[in-house]
Amino acid sequence: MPTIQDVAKKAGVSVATVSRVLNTPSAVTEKTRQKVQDAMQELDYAPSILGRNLRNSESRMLLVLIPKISNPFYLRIVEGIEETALDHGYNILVCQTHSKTERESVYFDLLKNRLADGAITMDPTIDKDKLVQLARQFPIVQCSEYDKDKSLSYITIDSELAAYQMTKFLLKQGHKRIVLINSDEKFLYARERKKGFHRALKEFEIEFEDDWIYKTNDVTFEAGQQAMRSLLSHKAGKFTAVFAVSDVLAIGALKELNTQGVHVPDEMAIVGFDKIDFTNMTFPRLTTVAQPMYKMGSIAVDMLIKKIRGEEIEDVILDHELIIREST
Amino acid sequence: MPTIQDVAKKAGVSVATVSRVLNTPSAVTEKTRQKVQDAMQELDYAPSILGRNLRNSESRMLLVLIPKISNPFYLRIVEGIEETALDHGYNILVCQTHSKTERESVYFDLLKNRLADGAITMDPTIDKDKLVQLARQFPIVQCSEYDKDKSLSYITIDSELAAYQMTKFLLKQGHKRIVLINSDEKFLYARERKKGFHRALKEFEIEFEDDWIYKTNDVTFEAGQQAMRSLLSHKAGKFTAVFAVSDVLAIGALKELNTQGVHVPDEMAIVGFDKIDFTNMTFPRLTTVAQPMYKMGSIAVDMLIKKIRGEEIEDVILDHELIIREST
DNA sequence: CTGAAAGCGCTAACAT
DNA sequence: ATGTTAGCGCTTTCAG
Repeated sequence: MPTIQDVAKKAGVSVATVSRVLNTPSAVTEKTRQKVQDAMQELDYAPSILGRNLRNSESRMLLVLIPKISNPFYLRIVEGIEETALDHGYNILVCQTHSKTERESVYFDLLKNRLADGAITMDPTIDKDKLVQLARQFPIVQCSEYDKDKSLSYITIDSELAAYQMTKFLLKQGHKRIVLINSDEKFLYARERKKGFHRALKEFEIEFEDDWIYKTNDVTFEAGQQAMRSLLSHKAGKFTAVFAVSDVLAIGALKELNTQGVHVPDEMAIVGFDKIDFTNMTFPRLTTVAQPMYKMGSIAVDMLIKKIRGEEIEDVILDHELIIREST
Repeated sequence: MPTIQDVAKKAGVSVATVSRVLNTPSAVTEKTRQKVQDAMQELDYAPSILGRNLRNSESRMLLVLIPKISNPFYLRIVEGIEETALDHGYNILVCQTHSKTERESVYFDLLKNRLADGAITMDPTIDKDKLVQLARQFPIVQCSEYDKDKSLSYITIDSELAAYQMTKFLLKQGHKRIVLINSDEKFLYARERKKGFHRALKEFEIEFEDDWIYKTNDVTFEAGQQAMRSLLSHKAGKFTAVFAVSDVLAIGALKELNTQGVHVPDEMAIVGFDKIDFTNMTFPRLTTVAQPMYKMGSIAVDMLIKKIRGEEIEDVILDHELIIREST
């Protein structure tokens, strides 16, 4: 592989000049530029990012931490991140934490190792203090899931409000017994959505018991299916609507309803959250809360890059939208 | 951020010694090792991968080229790649080519730029000659999709055989009119699966016409749905089974059957290919061909790393499996 | 077992 | 406008 030295020699100029045609072409005569470019062409030269990175002490790499890539919700965000990062000349390192602190720590180390210039995290399972401390040293933006700490930046939606509105929608449809299929409450969004759910019930003066909430361990189709199976066997006939805090769970639950021959929406209404692509492919199509996932990823990158450049940034709360379809 | 110099100074040793405790601890006295490690601890030192990479002229990064990450098939392969790469101390750069040659070229340049030590490609849209030439310079492994060229390595399954077996299964079930929903034939797998499909029909002496094949432009749910919509409006009643060359297409098609009230499998049988997780969540569950996606990704990494080390490798063809479920 | 020093490929003062 | 040179942080001979 040819180096900048080889090019310089072949073009009969100094390495500095070669570097200039690469980085500030305007600072070089048309003629010498041509010479250098010809030499590059001939040698099939491509600058070593390794050398450049070391010299500039930057990696032009962004760390993206997600719980699991198989969750389509994160996938769409990652697409937004990738596209925008690319536009800014950054590549991304997508890492799955599996919601484990150890894993997360390992990945955050990539910042210390200068392998990434900043990080977007969607899964702050890590203890808050550690995260705050890390954020003091490195540019970090929290996306979707976040810790409320003034020293931490985030972009998200108002989960509480969205859940409140969706629950209210169900209540207005006449449902009086609504079950919430929630994920682990270590997630802020789980706590927020539960809060919104409660607020709506309270407003409609529906009395409420703890066993109306089913907690899942994983956010997977199977977990949703299992949840519904359990609910149908223990509380059949005692509820007419289900609010799953994630589409993935809702789709699993819907599958179980289909399997057991429970008609949706006549016998049971079901709603999800996120509006992943797949909610359009279920039968019937799923009512859900649309999150602007792509945009969220895209803005997260904008924020992060500003931070890397040392600019000040403000937190962002994006709008959501209720998508009413045939499952209600 | 502290450098190796800082550690050396604090520990009262040379940078070489610090480097040794990092890389060949056995070459250092227990006592000095302890001194150095204490210094590292105190400074919260982490070696700069940038410096190391430049010196070792390696990036410990693997390039992974896929058409679209939103296709769950690739997703699962990527999971296999990630896990295995990590085990070997490599990180991965997942890049979406969107099946465009320009994009692909841009990403392959990352090899020239030393940003990646090798590549796993699942979408050789690039012209073959270019790929062959590239593979002479850099370690490259083709995964799933490939070009048949002795100078190129690949890991895949026998698509032709799988399609043949699946078609035969449908024929044995008594179906005489089977439609193939195929993707763009620029993909080898599309051509291979069509070949297998044909072979089975021939064997059963079923006469065949070109309009039994529906070609989609995208491999998306929507494309599958659109395909079935078109088929039902043009050829309703003229076919009793559908073979989609990808689960994603099959799921879209199944959705349309559900929507139009066509009962599956009584009125129409439908099968897919890949066995993505979601085929378990459709109603009814989809009959499909299981590909060992995770394993494929995992082995692809093993092959690639061997190549990077300069070892010889052989091509691999993994086993597939027919998964018979309720959609047939 | 440890240290001195060269050098990986590049960029950016600084000098001309 | 171009060249010279130092140095980014690390690993690895080569001496001692």
